[in-house]
Amino acid sequence: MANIEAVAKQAGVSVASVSRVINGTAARADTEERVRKAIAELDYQPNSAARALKVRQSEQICLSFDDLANPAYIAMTRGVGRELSATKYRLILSSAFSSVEEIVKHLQTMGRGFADGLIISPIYSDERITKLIAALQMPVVLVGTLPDGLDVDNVHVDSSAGIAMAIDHLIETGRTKIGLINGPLSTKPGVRRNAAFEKAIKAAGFKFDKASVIQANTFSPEAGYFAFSEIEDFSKFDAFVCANDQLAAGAMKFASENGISIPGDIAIVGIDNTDMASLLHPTLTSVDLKAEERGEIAAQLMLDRLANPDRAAKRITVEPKLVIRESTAKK
Amino acid sequence: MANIEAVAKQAGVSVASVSRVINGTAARADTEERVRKAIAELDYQPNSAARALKVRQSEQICLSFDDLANPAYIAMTRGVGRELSATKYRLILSSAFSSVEEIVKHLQTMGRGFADGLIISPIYSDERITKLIAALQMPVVLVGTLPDGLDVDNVHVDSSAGIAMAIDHLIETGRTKIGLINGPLSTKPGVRRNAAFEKAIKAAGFKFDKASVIQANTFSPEAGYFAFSEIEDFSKFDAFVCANDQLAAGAMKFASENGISIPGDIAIVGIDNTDMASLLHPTLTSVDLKAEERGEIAAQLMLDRLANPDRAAKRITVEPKLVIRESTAKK
DNA sequence: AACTGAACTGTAAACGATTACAGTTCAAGC
DNA sequence: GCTTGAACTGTAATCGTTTACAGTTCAGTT
Repeated sequence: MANIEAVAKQAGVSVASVSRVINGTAARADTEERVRKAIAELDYQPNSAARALKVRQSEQICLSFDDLANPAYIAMTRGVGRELSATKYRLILSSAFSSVEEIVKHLQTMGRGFADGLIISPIYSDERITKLIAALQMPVVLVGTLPDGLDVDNVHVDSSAGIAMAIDHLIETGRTKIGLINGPLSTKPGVRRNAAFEKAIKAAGFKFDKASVIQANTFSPEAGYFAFSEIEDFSKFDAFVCANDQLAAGAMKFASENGISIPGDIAIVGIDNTDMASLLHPTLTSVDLKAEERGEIAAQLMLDRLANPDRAAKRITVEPKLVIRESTAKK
Repeated sequence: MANIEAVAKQAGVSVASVSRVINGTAARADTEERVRKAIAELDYQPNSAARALKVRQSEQICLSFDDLANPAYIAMTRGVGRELSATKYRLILSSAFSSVEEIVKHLQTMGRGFADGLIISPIYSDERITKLIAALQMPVVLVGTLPDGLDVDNVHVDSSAGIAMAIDHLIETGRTKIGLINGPLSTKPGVRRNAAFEKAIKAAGFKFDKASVIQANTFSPEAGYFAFSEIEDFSKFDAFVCANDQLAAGAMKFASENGISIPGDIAIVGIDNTDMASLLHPTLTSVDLKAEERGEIAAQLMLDRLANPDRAAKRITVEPKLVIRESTAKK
């Protein structure tokens, strides 16, 4: 592999001139031409590591989240990827963290300088994670709820408002016995959805009954199916909000297999408005939490921050949107 | 940020000793202890770029494909990610290539040495891409059909066999008028599926009619929906193979909206066996092309090749599997 | 105690770029 | 032609590691 010295020799100039041509600093026309010719002849590509070492920039941005099986994170990745693709930055993906320890280990390696910035969407809430993020000597954009005491750029969606929209919509369409199929309480979204549900139910003038919340142990369709299968008496409910579309899809599958009509007997609202929502039968009403948009915004914040390291941290809130489909039609 | 020299000073040893402790070369117990203590005290993390420059390894593997919206590639990414997560290698994701030019540009940057290997699954078939891959001075694993003249590690699924399985199954269940909803012919999978379909139809003793193939212009649900909406006379068909589950889902949606019974009037087979297949209504029979497994194998091949650079290129073929569900039940 | 070889350690030269600084070239104005 | 300052160029130091090589330490033999 040719290095800058070989190019310099080939072009009959110094390495400094080659570097300057590459980096767009002023050079005489004939110098530039000779350098470009030499680069082409030798098929030269500047070495990333050497450049990174010298200028202390890797031109890489790391995106970290916990679950590559969750369509919402995929959508986020798409948003980040699209935004980054027009820039010099490469995208490093870190995911499939199965435990807090793994995340901690990953965060500790950030000090090696292989990334210029970190976009992270932590699903687990843990003091150690917060501390490590706070100590990081690099730009961080956090997607999700900002933990107390962390002052980094943040993109956040008001999922409580989303759940409230869902519940208001259910009530408007005549539902009165609304349940929640929630994801695991060991996760931040799980905890938040519980709280938001209770609040929204009360705000609508209903009384909140703990028994109306069913905990699934993952955010998967299987968990949704299982959650529905555990319900003994469906007459206690006429609607469910599900913590994501996957859970909703699983629940709907159980319903269709067991003669429970949707929306006839039970209305269903999903969350995330994934591609699947409009393909299910009946099509699924879902709260769009704008994962892809949040990914785009996160990447923009990161690029902005890299260009402007001293600005104050920004918090951007994205508004959820209820997309009404067949699964919540009036009885 | 502390560097190795600071650690050496703190520990009262030379930088060489620090390096040796980090890299596990022999050191006296007390030396090792002092170095570890100093590392902990200074919160030292070795600089990736400096190491990469010296040892000529980035500890990064690049995964490239064209469409982050396609669940099959997501599954592949999951497979690669899982396999890599236990190693020292980081995963770089390059995707959302909208044109051959973009891929070419991307491949040209590979010479910079930011990745130790490339796992690539090109959807477009183009001479330039093949040439650039062949010229690459690094391990390459190609996922998909290996172009002529390229001698790199390869993971490949016999999708023709998959389509044949689908057609045999349809015939066994009494279908005789089978169509294909294909993806764009500008892509490799599109071309291959056409050929495989024609071959399988003939092999089954039917005569092949060009009119039975409908070209969609993307692999999306919308395209599947549109393809079905363009069919003038559904009585000409009693079954469709769709080039992926997304197309199938879109087609089924059109069917359900227009009183076409599946599987009553038309049987449907998807391809890829994505998560969605078991959630649709009716559940979708689909040919599992084992995208996640192919990703895993690709990563294994890469790791193996990095450990053993001189071995001959391997070709691994994965067998597709037909997963039968409701959408192809007998009339 | 001296010898020996193994085991460890330190010095210094790389790796391939960028860039401060000093030196050179060049065009314009007299 | 000389001066001048701007524009360009080259030399060499530097980024933070790894590692060859030479030097040192040390335990075990004699």
